This record gives sequence, C-alpha cells and structure tokens, in this order.
Amino acid sequence: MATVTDEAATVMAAADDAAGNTGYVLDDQVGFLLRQVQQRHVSIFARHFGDDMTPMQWAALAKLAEVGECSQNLLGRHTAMDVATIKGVAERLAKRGLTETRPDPEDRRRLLISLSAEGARLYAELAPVAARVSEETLAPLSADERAKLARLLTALR
Amino acid sequence: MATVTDEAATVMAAADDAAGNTGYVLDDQVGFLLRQVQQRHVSIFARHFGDDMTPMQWAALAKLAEVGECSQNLLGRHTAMDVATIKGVAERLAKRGLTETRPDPEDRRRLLISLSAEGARLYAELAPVAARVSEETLAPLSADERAKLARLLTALR
DNA sequence: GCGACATTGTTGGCATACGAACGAGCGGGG
DNA sequence: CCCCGCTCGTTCGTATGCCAACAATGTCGC
Repeated sequence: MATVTDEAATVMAAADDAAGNTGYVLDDQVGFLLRQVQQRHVSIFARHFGDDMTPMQWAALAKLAEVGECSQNLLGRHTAMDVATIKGVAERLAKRGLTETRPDPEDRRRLLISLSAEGARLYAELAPVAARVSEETLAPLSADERAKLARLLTALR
Repeated sequence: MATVTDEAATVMAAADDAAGNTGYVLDDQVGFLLRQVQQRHVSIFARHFGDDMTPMQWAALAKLAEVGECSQNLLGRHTAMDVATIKGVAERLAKRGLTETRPDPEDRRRLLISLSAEGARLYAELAPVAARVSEETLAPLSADERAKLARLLTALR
C-alpha cells in the first residue's frame, strides 16, 4: 500500500503528465526558495544598515568582535567566506578604518586583523540594529517556528 | 515566573556579559544560516551540473519550459531576478543557443524569449539531475522535516 | 637540513546581485 | 491629439562569491 507521500507524488506526476512537463517545478525547489528568502533578508538588512555596511562586511566585523584578532584566512573560515571574498571584504573594512592589520610575528604568511577603536564602537552601535534585522526577517514566524527553522537550517548547513 | 525561552535568553545574556559582548552571536542569525545553506546547495548544484550551467541559468531555463515564451522582464519576475541580472543570464543562454528571442509585435519595448529546440532538449535531459540536486540538499532531513522547511521558507519568502 | 607537501595570501576571471540613471515606447486623461 | 506617468530594456558602478593558478612560507619526515 502506498504511503501518503507516494500518493501525493503520484497526483503531482499525473498533473505534470497532463501538462506535458517533467515533474520538476522550479517554485517548489529548496534552492529557489532559499534564494528568495535570502533576497528578502538582504533587502531588510539594507533598509536598516544603509549602503555603508553590507551583510558580508557586518559578518566580518561581528566575528572580529567575537573572537578578537585573528588571521585573514581564519576570519574567512569563521564567516564562511572564500579566501578571495574575505580579501575584498577585509580590504574595504580596512580602508574605512574599522580594522587594523599587522603581520603575524609567528608566521610571516599570515596577516593578523583586529577591530580598531572606531570598529569596536561601530560594532557596539550596530549590534542592536542587526538584531532587529533578524527579528524583522523572522517576523512572519512564531517563536516555535523560528526555533524549528533554526534547527532545520543548521542541519542543512 | 520566567518561561523557558526567557531563561535561555537570560543564560545567554549572562555568558555575553562575562565575555564583554553585546548578546549578538553571528552564528545564530538567520541570515548567516541562510547563506551557509545556500552555499552548500550551490556547491551540490555545481557538482551535478558542472560549470556549463549555473543555478540562475537553470532557473531561467526551467521557468521558460514551464510558462513558454514570455518577455525578458516577466521571466525575471518569474525567476526572482533583477532586470539587470536577468539581462546577463538571458544573454548567456542565448549565446549558447538554448533560447531564441524576437521583438514583441504587440509592444515594441518587449523582448520575447523562448526555448530553442536544443534548449528544450537540454531541459528535459537535466530536469532529473536538478531533482537529484534538491534531493541531495535535503538529504539530512526526513520527509516531515522537508515539508516543514518548505512551509517555513515559503512564509519568509 | 632538505625536499615533499600543506597553508596563507594574492591575483585574474567569470557570474551573479542590485540600485540608479537613461532612452524608448505605451496608455490614459484633459 | 498631446502630455504625463508608467513600463521595458540597457548600461554603469559596486560588492559579492567562487575557482584556479601562483608565490612565499611553514612543517614534517627522513
């Protein structure tokens, strides 16, 4: 006997056959949904932060505040950025005077990055704003649903 | 009396105070989680599709197969792409001979886009691959969890 | 202490992403 | 019929995002 899931799949396949399709509906794909949720989140972020701070720059700033001075490479891993991506982000933060860099005396390959006084000040000022961005992104969900979503996304990370 | 959620927040706040932080933990933010899940999904996509087909190009191709000929602007809205983004994607698909374009006789502002025979063939060939990409992305979740995730993401779209 | 291997940072290239500004075309109200 | 507002497509500029190749450095085994 077919399970409920199988039955649903069968009904869907029948509808697709009628339409001459392949059974693949873009709007139902997890990747397409993820991209749209991401878009909405980035848009909310931009509305609160303005053009001077991007999600990537904020991630690097927040992580630096969390872990303190660390190498560019490690900061990239902490923030899930490619080496080429963290390079550009670090560059733009340094140009704005939010971070300071120095060579690692222990390992001449490494570039140590840390928050400047201005970077630390800005982080403290913007952390509550970032919290509101997350809150607004999750606004359509109840507390239970938010916890569930966090659990599911963490499992797919 | 405090709820469980309140207690958890209190514990977290205490830990933050000890560390001199703001109570904002990057790794817990929905935007950061979303980006990482997206990264994993794109990586799975690239492994199955190779370098010749990107998620954006596939989205446009799949949507064209679904709705048939439509204007570039409408295709962009169907696939949640900015006008400047769909322009580049459409350009690369056309260059590879997967789509055909013609001016709209009804409205000389519009550029109508449709699948070429080769585009339709490629779509039929790759649709099962795309389904496997979604399947592999969701592999860590049970059927129940997948349905729950789809519902939550749709609510945040 | 030296040679194979790994790690770190840089660069170039390609493909998103999106805001803003622009020109051309459409449609409706006066 | 013509002006105004809107839509459609294009272009520019900036910021990701990632791969691949490269040079400099570190490390570990022998």
